[in-house]
Amino acid sequence: MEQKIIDLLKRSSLSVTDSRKKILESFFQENSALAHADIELHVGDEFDRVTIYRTLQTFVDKGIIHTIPTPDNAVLYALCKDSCSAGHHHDNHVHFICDNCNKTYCLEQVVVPSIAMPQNFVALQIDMVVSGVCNFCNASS
Amino acid sequence: MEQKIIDLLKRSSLSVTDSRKKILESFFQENSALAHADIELHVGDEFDRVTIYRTLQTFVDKGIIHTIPTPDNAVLYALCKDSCSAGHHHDNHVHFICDNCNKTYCLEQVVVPSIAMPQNFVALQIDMVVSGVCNFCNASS
DNA sequence: TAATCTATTGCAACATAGTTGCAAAACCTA
DNA sequence: TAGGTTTTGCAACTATGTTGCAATAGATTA
Repeated sequence: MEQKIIDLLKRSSLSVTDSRKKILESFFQENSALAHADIELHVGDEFDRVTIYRTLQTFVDKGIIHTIPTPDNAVLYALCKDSCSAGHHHDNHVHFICDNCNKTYCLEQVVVPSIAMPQNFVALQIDMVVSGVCNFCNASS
Repeated sequence: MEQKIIDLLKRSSLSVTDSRKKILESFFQENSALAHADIELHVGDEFDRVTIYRTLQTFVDKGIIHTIPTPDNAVLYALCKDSCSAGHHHDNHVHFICDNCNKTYCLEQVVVPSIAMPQNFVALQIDMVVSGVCNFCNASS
């Protein structure tokens, strides 16, 4: 785990710091998308609020994580697949928010369908966010 | 216009007040989705910031407007079609954000496609936000 | 249309989220 | 391990949104 994280940072030409390691660790441990507040909770008060903001921004810039738009307008972050590179995200998958456990997942296997646009509208990016009940909550009820 | 707005308010069993009329007017004049800041700009300092927040919330509750999730997590509001009723929104259309003029439109004629969900995931609501270049910006370039 | 009741508004104060500049500390390179 | 560079923490600030309460405006009924 430790090594995997260090490799990822080096591959992104980022220096390896405690805060970056700890924050990345949060993403690998939780297998769902995280809000700024979740991360703050996870890393405790070991690091400054500002550091977390800046680290997340750096990760987005380097293509390590991507943001997810949600219907209630909270900012969520999730790990990118390997195919994402700096400044060029390819997160063309559907995002799922569970109304029950409130977790957000990347459904990597569900690709956003293309749609027919009205005359003269050009679609460059499509975000699709589905909410409902996740497999874990369905299974445990 | 004035009468149309008054009718809409009465139909929603809301009392007719200056702020509600002025805010609704903003939506009818601008034919795109509005952020809180846009509205504040439009109505000037005639009304308190708090009044605008509460009025927008009331309109959402009554099914007059709906919120739109955006990739950059700004809260946008747009008029609902007639079929929306209090507490029960039917905005199953695609939303479009123009990267050029930055306006957001409801594409009423483009319905959100249904998608196949992975085993045990249940989809209850789907939000689809497309960004690109709108018809107006395409025509004028 | 005036009296009364109820709903709405404005104010003040507060809460939360996010940003910026700058000095101190940590990291990387050789 | 010495040097330069990057990252961090602190403090202060801006923006955004919320709440309680008294004053005001709208609706209702006589």
